[in-house]
Amino acid sequence: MRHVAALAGVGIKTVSRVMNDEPGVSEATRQRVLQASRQLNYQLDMAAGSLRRSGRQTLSIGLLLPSVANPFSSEIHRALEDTLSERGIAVFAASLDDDPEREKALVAAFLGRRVDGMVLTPIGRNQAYVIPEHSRDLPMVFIDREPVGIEADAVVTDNAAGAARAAAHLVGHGHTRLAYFGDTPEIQTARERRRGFLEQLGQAGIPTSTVYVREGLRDVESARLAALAVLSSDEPPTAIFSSQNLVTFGVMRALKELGASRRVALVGFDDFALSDMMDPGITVIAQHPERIGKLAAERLLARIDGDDGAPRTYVVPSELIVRGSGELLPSY
Amino acid sequence: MRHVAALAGVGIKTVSRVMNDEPGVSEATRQRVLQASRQLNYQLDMAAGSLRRSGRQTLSIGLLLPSVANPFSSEIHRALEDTLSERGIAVFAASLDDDPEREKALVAAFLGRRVDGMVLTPIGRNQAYVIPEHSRDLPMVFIDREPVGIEADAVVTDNAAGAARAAAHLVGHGHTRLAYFGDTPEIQTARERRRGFLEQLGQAGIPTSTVYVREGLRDVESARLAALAVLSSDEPPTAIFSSQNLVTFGVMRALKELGASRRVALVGFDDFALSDMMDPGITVIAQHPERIGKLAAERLLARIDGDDGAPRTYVVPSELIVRGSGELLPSY
DNA sequence: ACATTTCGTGACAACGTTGTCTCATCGTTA
DNA sequence: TAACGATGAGACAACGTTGTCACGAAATGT
Repeated sequence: MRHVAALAGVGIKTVSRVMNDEPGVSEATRQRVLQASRQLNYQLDMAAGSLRRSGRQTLSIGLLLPSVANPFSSEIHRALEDTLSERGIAVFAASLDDDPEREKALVAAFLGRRVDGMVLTPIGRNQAYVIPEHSRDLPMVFIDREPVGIEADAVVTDNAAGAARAAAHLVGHGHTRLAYFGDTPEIQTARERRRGFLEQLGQAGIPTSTVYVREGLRDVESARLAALAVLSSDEPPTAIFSSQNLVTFGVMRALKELGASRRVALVGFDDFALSDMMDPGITVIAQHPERIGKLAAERLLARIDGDDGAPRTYVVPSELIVRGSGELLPSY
Repeated sequence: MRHVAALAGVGIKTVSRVMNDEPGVSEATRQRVLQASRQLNYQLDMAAGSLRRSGRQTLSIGLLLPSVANPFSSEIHRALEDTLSERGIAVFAASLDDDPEREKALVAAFLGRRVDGMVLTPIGRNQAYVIPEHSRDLPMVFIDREPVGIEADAVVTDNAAGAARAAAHLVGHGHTRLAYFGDTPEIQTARERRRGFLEQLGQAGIPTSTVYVREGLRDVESARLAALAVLSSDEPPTAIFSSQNLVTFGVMRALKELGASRRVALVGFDDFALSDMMDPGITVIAQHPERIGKLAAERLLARIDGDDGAPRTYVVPSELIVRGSGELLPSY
C-alpha cells in the first residue's frame, strides 16, 4: 500500500479510502490511485485489515466434513458455498475421517485462522470440548448429527421419520419378514434410523423380535457379506432396509450375486447416482443435502450477524423415492 | 496475548516464545504461561503472526474446482488435502461453474487472503490474466487442463492416449462402425480425447469420415437424445465411445431404453461408482483423481519451498478397466 | 578475583491495514 | 470583511504478533 501511495503521490490513508470505496476522495485523486494500484498489481491484504478493524471479521468460515470426497458431504459443501459466497465468505474445508483427534486439531487450526464461524459434523462422542470456543462467541452450526454436551444450532435429516416411512412402505406391500442392515450404532444417525424403522414395524403389529437386525456395517464389503449370510439362511427376510449408502451397495451386490434382486425388496437410506439405472431401480429414502447446506449457511450467517436466540435443531424432511426395488411383493 | 502475559506475570514476548516452542524459556516460566493460556483459552492468531513474520506464509492455499460437488473434483480435493494437511496447510475450496468471471473473482478473493499458493482448473479460454500474480511469485499449479497464455506447472490425465486406448480396444473386438460422443470442443480435455480416439482409429485403418462424431453434449439429457437419434438411424454404430461421465450416463440410458445395452459396445471416459453393477458392467478409461491431487499438492509444495525450475506438465496415465460393455462384439 | 560466556527475559519496532483526529483550503453567508 | 461549514487529505496510533536487540544474573573460565 505504501508503494501505491508513493507512486500516486498521496498519503497511505487515501489509498485505503480508495480501495475501500470510502467517500471523501476527489475523482482526480481517486483515478490516480486506481491507476497506480493497477500498475503495481496491488491488492488489499484482508488479514491486515481485519486485524485493525474492530469486530475482526475475516470473511472465512471452517467446514468440517466426514470427507470432502463423500458425495453427500460435498453436496452440502456446495450448497453452503453458494449461500456464503454471496457475502464474499470463503470456505475452509477439511475431512475428519471419523477421527476425534483430527476433529480437535482441525477446530484448533480454524480457530487459529480466526474464522468467523464453523459448520461441523460432530464425530466424537461428545463435543463439550468446543464449549470454550462456542461461548467465546464463535458461531457454530452442527450438521447431520446433533451435538452432545453443548447447546448449539444443528441441521439434521428426520432420520427416524424417514426410516419409519421405509418401514411403512415395506409393510404396506405385505412384508412381514424384514431385516435391518445398519452402520455402527455409535453413530447417532444410525441409531435414529434403526429406532424409527423398528418402532414403525412395532406399530404395524410386527414383533420387533422377528426383525433381523445387523449393525456395525461400515463398508460395502462387510454389508455384502452380512447380506449374503442372512439371505442364505433358513428363513430369509423378504424385505431389507439398509440404513446408509455403502450398506445399500453391499446389499445390492449380495442380491445380484444370489440372483435375488427381483425377489427380495430393498429400500435404502440415502439417494445415489444411477439408482434408477439398476435393475430394478432402487427405492430410497432420499436426504436433501442441498437443503441441509443452505439452511446451515443461513443459520450461521444469522449467528454471525448477531442472532442470539436459543439454539435450535432444524429438521430437513427426507423423501421416499419409489423406483421398483421397494415395491417388490413378498415371495416365500 | 497481552492478557496471558499479564496473568502469567511475564513479558508478552515470553508468551510468544512459549506458544511457538522457541527455546530460551525456563521450565518454570513455561509452565506458568501454559497454565495461563489454558485458563484464558488462548490461541495464537496466525494472521497477525504471518503479518509480522518475514516470508509471510499463511499456511493456506486456494483450490478452484469446476464444482466441489463433482465427484472427480472432490476426489482431487481430498488427495490434495491429505498431502497438504501433513504440513498444516488449510485449503480454501471454491466452485467455478464454468464461469470465467467467477474464476477471476475467486482468484482475487484468494489473493486478498494471501494464500501461499493456488491449485486451479482453468476454464477461461486464456489464463494470461493471472500472469501478474504468477510472476509476483505466487505458486500455482493447474490441474485437469493445461493453462493457455501462461507458463506454469500442470497436472493432467493422458487424455489422448486414454481415448486411443479405448479406440484400440473397440477395434480389437472387431468394430468398424464407431461413434464418438463428446463434450463441447471448447474444453481442452474434450478436444484431446476426440483427437486421440480418431487418430487411433485412423491408424487402425478406419477412415475417420466413417466415424460418427457428435459433440457439444454437456449433460445427461442431451447425450441421451443424441444417442437415441444415432442408434435409431439406418446404419447405427456397433460401438460407442463417450468422452465424459455425464455423456456416458446419457448413452447408457438411451441403450437401456432401446434394449440395446447388450448389443452395442460402450466405453466411457471416467470411472464412476456402481459401474460394475450395471448390466453389462461398463468398461471405462479410468482417470486417477487421487494421483492428480497428490501430484498437484507435491508440485505446489515444491514451488512454495522455492523450487524455481522451468514449469512442467505432469501426465497421469489413465487406465482401461474391462467390465463387459466394451467387449461386446459387433452385431449387424 | 575478575573477565567472559550463557541464559532467561523484556522493551521496542515493524508487518499492512484502518479509525480518529487534525489541518489546510475553498466557497458561502451574515 | 469576518466567521463558518464543507471538503479533501495526511499524521498517527493501534490491531496481535514476532524479529532484533539489550540487559541483568548466573555460570564458567582464567
